[in-house]
Amino acid sequence: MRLSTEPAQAEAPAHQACSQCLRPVCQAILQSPRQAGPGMHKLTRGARMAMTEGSCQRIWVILSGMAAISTGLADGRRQIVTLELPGNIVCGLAAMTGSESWLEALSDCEICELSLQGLDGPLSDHPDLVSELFGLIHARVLEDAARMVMLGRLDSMERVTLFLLEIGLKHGLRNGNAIHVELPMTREDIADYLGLNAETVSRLFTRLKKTGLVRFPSRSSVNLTDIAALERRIPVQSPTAMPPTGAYLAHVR
Amino acid sequence: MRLSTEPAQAEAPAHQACSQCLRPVCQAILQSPRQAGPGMHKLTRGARMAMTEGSCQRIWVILSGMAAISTGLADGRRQIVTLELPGNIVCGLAAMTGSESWLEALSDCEICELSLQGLDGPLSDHPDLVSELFGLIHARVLEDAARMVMLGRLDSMERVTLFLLEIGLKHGLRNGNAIHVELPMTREDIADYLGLNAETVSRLFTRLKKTGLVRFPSRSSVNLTDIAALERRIPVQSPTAMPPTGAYLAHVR
DNA sequence: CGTCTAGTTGATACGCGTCAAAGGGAGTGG
DNA sequence: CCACTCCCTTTGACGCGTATCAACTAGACG
Repeated sequence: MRLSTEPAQAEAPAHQACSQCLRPVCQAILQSPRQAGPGMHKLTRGARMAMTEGSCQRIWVILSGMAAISTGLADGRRQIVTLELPGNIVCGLAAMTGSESWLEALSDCEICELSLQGLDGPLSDHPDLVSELFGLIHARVLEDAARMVMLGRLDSMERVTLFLLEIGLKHGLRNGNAIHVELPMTREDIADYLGLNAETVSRLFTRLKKTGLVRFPSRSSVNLTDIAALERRIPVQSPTAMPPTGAYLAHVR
Repeated sequence: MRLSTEPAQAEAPAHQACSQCLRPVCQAILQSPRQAGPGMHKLTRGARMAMTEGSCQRIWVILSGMAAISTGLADGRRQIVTLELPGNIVCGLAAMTGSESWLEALSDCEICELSLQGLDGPLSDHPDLVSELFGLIHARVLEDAARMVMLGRLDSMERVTLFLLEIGLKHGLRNGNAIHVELPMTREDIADYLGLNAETVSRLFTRLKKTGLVRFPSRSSVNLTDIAALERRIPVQSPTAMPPTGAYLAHVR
């Protein structure tokens, strides 16, 4: 196993760029007088941080790299519950399956940590912040539902196709009807996300390659040459590239 | 198909018991001056209500019966995303997979609907309510993670065992180390929840019966005779019977 | 040029889905 | 009260899809 369970590197002093972060969540937290300042985690690939708090007392902002919330069973089985791309904001969710849950770096990552503990007064005194958090978590529930449909009812080819579209639309560079995207994760990581195994993922990639809809310039990058054709191969809508931060309650206003 | 897509019965006038509901969420909403009063839905088995709003403008409280949030694919595949037992509070989540998502009655149900639209001022002016909603949705994300592990990494016997424990602990009558629980849903519903098919569920039930750990006094009720032994057969922790309403932000206070 | 890890490909096994048929309970009508 | 029907469930036979195990290939890096 290449995984290390070190409690991640000690927090470096407040990161300059992060202190001036413009994300609404960060703004709301950093305005607080007693905020200690954000801590920057630099995780190397395979490093994991425990997120075992029952409630949401800290949040993490993925700045670079690819991370995941993953659960490991005692016998070695692993399920990646969510993929966390740069820009995503994670609040201390997951855990509580009775198994180990981690925020795990699939590639080298920079992750900014903010604490809700230093806030002035109870969290309910910060309606803007709560609104932001609510929006984040609400979007997550919607994504979870789609992923449960994938895990429960799509076959392996559909899963892999959906995965490529998902990561391409959210993380790739669009060029007309084509997309180029980096895949900074192993086949095993992909498999653990899709509920498959690594060999199956590899086989499906080569099958897809033969259709001409997908090319692999290197083992960790993909070209989707015809998005529309790929979308026609899955029975669900591919996730639109929507911003991970949603000012949710604004809509209700 | 026994499913009907009728838009459910028209809302009856405000239900007396419901107007005096003691749930924190209901309290917070009903205190609002412009609240139209709750609407009571009586859904017969198979009836479905669309929940296709992008944001959370209404919430539903399951009063009796068994409901589910389900997604249907065009080719007939169905995935039950969550089971909703009496006491559960659903806010307009799910949907957005590009497929049809419903709140569906697995057995005859009474469901109380509350609107957030009649609130006085924006939702962010109601921090207590937002706290309650946040707690509900936060608990849901945790459950989602466990269910994704189940769908992605547990085999069929483990899924069925986990299901019986889950529904038994949450919904059944405990009697020492045994539990009796009603299963007001078909094998197909169970299968669609577990990502299996109905025949497989049936076969696994008979296999479990032969172990003596489970008895089926009728087709819709189960006795779990040895909870601890059942728990030893699954690689994850069985969900504790935790209250579905969580005053989440209180912890952070 | 050798080593190491990730990825690919192949042979095989088996779990679960599919299709088909029979069994059982609850409701209905005579 | 019994016969009939309908739907759900159970059971069986069979096939497919994915996992497993093993061997080989390809890059990456010293």
